[in-house]
Amino acid sequence: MIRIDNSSAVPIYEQVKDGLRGLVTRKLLGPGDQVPPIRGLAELLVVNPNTIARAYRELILEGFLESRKGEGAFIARGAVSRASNGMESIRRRLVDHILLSRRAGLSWKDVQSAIQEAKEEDSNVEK
Amino acid sequence: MIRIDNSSAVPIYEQVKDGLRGLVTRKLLGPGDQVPPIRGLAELLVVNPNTIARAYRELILEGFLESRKGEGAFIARGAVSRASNGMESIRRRLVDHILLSRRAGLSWKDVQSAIQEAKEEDSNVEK
Amino acid sequence: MIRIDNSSAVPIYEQVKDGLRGLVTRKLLGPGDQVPPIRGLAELLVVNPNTIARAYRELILEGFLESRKGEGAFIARGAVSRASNGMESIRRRLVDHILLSRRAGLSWKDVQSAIQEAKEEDSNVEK
Amino acid sequence: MIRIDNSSAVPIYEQVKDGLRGLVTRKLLGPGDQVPPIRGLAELLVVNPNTIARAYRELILEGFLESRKGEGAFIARGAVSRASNGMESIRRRLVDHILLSRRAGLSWKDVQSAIQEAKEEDSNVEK
DNA sequence: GTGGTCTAGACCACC
DNA sequence: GTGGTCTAGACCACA
Repeated sequence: MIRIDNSSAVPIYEQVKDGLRGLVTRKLLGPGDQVPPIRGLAELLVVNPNTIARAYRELILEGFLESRKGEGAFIARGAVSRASNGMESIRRRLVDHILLSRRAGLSWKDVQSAIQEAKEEDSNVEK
Repeated sequence: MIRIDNSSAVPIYEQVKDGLRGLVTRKLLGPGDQVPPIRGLAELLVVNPNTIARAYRELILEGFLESRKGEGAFIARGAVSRASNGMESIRRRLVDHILLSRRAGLSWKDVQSAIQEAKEEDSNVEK
Repeated sequence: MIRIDNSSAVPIYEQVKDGLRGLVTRKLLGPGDQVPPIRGLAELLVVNPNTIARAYRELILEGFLESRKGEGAFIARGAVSRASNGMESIRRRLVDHILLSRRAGLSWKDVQSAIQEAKEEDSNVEK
Repeated sequence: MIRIDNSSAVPIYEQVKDGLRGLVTRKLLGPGDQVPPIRGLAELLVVNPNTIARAYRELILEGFLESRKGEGAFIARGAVSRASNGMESIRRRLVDHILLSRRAGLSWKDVQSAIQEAKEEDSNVEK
């Protein structure tokens, strides 16, 4: 459900947070649904459990997740709106990345070609 | 000629490297041309000389620059093709970032709006 | 395991790089093995941590080491062949130095006596 | 008559000094003979005149060369014995280089093969 | 705890 | 003047 890019500059715990938010905005998960246990998800994504724990911790602080002792973690009631707030920060990160690439000499044509390439690769992975 | 974003997650020395590569791809600098002295560029960009020295050092290891002790640093012969290779990897990094954002739930419309926003901010900084 | 000559013209960070490569060619370290933490090795060799960090950084750029943030640095998969390539370039450097000495008028007899002297000093330092 | 290796770790001015000493030990030049003017030699070896000037200056301080105003520089009377003293420092430099290579993991077998290779290349260039 | 970045400032070598 | 190395010490990110 969530894919991790180890070689990305974006920290893994952020990718995990983004991934969970994505599942909610894409309606694959909703308020009240249980998210995988830390250890299970860590095993699934082949990352350190501490990394998952950090992602969950921050999502809980943010009010996106709720943890119930002894039961696990669940999507919180206000998660849908909070997820779209999260989307905004993801968008902003992309804007910054584009600006940096520009500063490094990338032309707008290159930027457009990058989007085209991403679209093609994206549809390839579609299920 | 080179702009630095101190608050970026991308290290300053990488921004300097990208900036120099950009000057070559934009034909503002070519093989044999001398690049600014370390201390001068450091003063210009208001960063520590060590940081510039590191950028130059890595560009030398990469074969993009050549340095002659006591004379200065110069764009190497093979720099043009290396620079375009570098551009390609910057483009590729952007593709990956877009895919990551998509997986996190960002819509293509959001991606387009991000580009639009970047374009606006980019022209603001232009002098 | 690694010996450093502070008074040598060869920079310390190069000696550290050579030393690590040597440990691999001598099979004392292999792919996947963890190398000492930067600060630990710095203390051991009585040099500044930055100097060790630079050696590690360049070995990473070279593909000889891999680092995982918060975990440590490890010998990379392709390290063995890269190490022997490195040995080859060290050997080549020695050939060039000998030729240089010859051009400067050193006789082959002098060259042999130099090796003899090196052998003696080498065994003196051995523990 | 003198060959320069730009990529060597040995500074160019030292190579020039060594080269001149070599010409004397090989009896191609003797006391009273004039050495080339700084500018001419610099042009011949394609190096900065300052570099040649430094080599000559140090050889004069050492008593190996003598300069006569308006005439040029000449091999000094005591040059032959001083040249062999110089040979000793060249030999010592070689010993140090071998020790460093050893420390970097080079085996004695590799050292011997390096000498063999140097011998072959040396005879190729012989006139 | 790990590695990574940056600053500040000193010292050396070469031209 | 140029680049190159090293130290000292601070701060951040990640596990």
